[in-house]
This record gives sequence, structure tokens and C-alpha cells, in this order.
Amino acid sequence: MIEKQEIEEIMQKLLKFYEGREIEWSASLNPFQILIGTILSQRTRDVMTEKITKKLFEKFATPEDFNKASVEEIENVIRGAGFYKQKAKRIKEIAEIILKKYNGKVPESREELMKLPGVGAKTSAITMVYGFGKNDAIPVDTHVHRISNRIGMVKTKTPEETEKELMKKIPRKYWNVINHLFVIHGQSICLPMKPRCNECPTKEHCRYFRDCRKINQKQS
DNA sequence: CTCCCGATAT
DNA sequence: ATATCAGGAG
Repeated sequence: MIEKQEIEEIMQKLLKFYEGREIEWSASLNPFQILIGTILSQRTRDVMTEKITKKLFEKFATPEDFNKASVEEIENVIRGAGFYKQKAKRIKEIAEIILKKYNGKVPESREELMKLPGVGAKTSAITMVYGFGKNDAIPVDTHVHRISNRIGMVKTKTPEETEKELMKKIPRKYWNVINHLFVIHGQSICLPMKPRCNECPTKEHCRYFRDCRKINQKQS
């Protein structure tokens, strides 16, 4: 298992490699929009998510807008995203809860966020990090889970375990960048089925690369 | 563990 | 044709 010192090196290499590719989508959105956009992104490719969130926020922008809209109206806009019926229903419920229980403001704690329907560990963490600019959580999505296991930073079965282990091993200064960094990495190089290990800036640290080499080269 | 669920990559 | 995608609830 890889320990802290080496993790520091890996993070620095990734930061340098992806320098200049900062987050642009969250900058223009408020916490409520980050929350809704993140729900839409669940198990949905982000090219699709981007298209849909843009359309959606042109029609409805505030909790009031969503609360007034019908579930069918929301469905019609977000159709194309995975699980769109569930998401439409949950988005409307969230808008109502935020209006009535939280006075129109997105709750600024993970516990409260996770009480909302459709908001679990990952979505609440994303909202804290990108919506409120906090670094008290590590958003673990499929990319963070896959990559941290491949490299050998953790050895875990579930994203929840991964977050717990990563919080022990990753210095806090990286907590609010690791998600974005690993998502870019996971979409461009550390692909799920056919990773481009030859192009990877972390290959000399990566257990997956090492073991994969030993057996044979299936690089592209 | 299953279900939600459409779009796209392989 | 199958695997996977910025997952979460029951």
C-alpha cells in the first residue's frame, strides 16, 4: 500500500500534469444550482449533464421556480439523463424542503444535506466543496474510487470506505481538488476499461500499471 | 442486493 | 451485445 510521502508526490505530479484545467462550471453557479446539477450528474456522462443543466437553469433557477413547476415539466427538460423520472421527483421535493424547512437556503452541513432525497455521500460532499468552498469532505465518485484503488492509495470495496481511507492518507490541502483532478484523469487517461497507462504521469507509482506490465502489455 | 433508466463507449 | 456513466434509496 502506498503511504503518505508517495501520495504527496503523486498529487503534485497530477496537479502539474493537469495545470490550467481548473473548474469552470461551478464558478458561475450558486450552491443550490451545484446541488441540483450534481443530482443530475449521477450515473450520467458529464457531456450530457452539461447540456441538460444548462437547459434546466434557463427554465428554472431558484427553489421557488422548481417548487412551482410540476414533476412532468421538470421531467421534460431533463429527459436524457439517467434515472430522469426519479431525479425530477427528487429535485421538486428538495426545492420544497429547502423553501419550507431551510428558509430558501441550501443547508451548509453534510448531515443536513444527506437528509435530502437523492443526496448521498458524494452529492453532499460535492455541494460542500464546490458549492460552499469547504474542504471538510472528499467527494468520492466512480473515478475517485477506481483510481485511488488502481494506484494503490487504498484497497476498498465501496466509495464510503474509500472516502474514510483517503481522509486518513491525503493531506487536507488536497481534499478540495482531488475530485476534479481524478475526474479529469479518469475521463482522459485512467479510463475504466482501457486505461492509457503509457501516457499516465503517475505510472511509476501505480500498482495497477506495475502488475499489468508483469503479465503483458495491453497498453495503447 | 435490486431497482431506477437513457445515452454512449467498447 | 455488454459495460459504464460526476449514485442513491428501499
